[in-house]
Amino acid sequence: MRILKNKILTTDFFNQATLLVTQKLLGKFLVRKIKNQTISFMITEVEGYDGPNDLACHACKGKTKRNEVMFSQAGHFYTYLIYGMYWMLNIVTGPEDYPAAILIRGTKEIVGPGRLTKQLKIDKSFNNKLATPENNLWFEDRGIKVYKKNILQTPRIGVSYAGPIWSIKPYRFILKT
DNA sequence: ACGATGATGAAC
DNA sequence: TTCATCATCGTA
Repeated sequence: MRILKNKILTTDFFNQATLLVTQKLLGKFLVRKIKNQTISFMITEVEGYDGPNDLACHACKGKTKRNEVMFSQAGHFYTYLIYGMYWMLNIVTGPEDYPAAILIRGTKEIVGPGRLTKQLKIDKSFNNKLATPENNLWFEDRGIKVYKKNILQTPRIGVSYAGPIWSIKPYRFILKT
């Protein structure tokens, strides 16, 4: 009998074309360790924010203190506060100096980006941290095969400010369950 | 349908 | 220094 080892996703995985990684994240697991409890969630909803030309991407107007982590090496977390209440969890993708990231919007267990971070106790302390077990928050491939026919592709949520072209780009991917 | 609630960045 | 804007959610 073959023993499948859960593979931790590192910089190599995230340092690929953002939209490719975005789709590949479906069916992967977000793992969170709090004290001695380790809990994991299967990712089912994500959105890609891809580079300086993407007007929905926070970094499209250049580097600022808030978004500077998007320009760093792939595999870092980008967290920020929205609506004065909710932390958004993103994972940086692509090569250094190319600002891109993926917003984790939902899992099989918890749907909604704000709910997810609330329940997993994710806040600004994760910003700029690498996705590793040492930082108590990371991603794993557990060998789940995702078929294209089970992926739903739609425009991103809440980005009407990005204009007629970029607000309707179908960069949101949902895994049908 | 709307209010909560505060960081951000751009205008002044 | 002020102000509109937000990658949302829970309560109606």
